[in-house]
Amino acid sequence: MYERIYHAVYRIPAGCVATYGQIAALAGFPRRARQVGYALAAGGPEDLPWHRVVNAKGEISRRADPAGHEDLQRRLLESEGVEFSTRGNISLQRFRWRPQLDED
DNA sequence: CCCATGACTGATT
DNA sequence: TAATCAGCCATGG
Repeated sequence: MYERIYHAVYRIPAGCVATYGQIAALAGFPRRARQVGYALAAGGPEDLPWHRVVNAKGEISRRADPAGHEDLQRRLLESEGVEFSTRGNISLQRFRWRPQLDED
């Protein structure tokens, strides 16, 4: 079940980000953005690039865990070349991943 | 099976 | 532009 979602996340190239809804659609679930978040929260593979998944506003979503993972995700993205604006969000218009037809 | 919750989204106000 | 509201549905009690 989550496998499908994880697979979609793996397809996100470094230096780009995708929204939950985008992942959901990519995985074949048009309206299940929440389930995507749920799947990530469930904890997938250790090498899962979950940090490339952000909400529709290009911000890092808050999780139940109050830990500083929010900052971690940001740093991971920055190390991949993703820039954050002063307000702390990503310019989806520039960094959102546009699935190419030759992806698979 | 019914009820509440949640890494969300899009339309309204 | 920011805050609210209503859908969405898998998961767990």
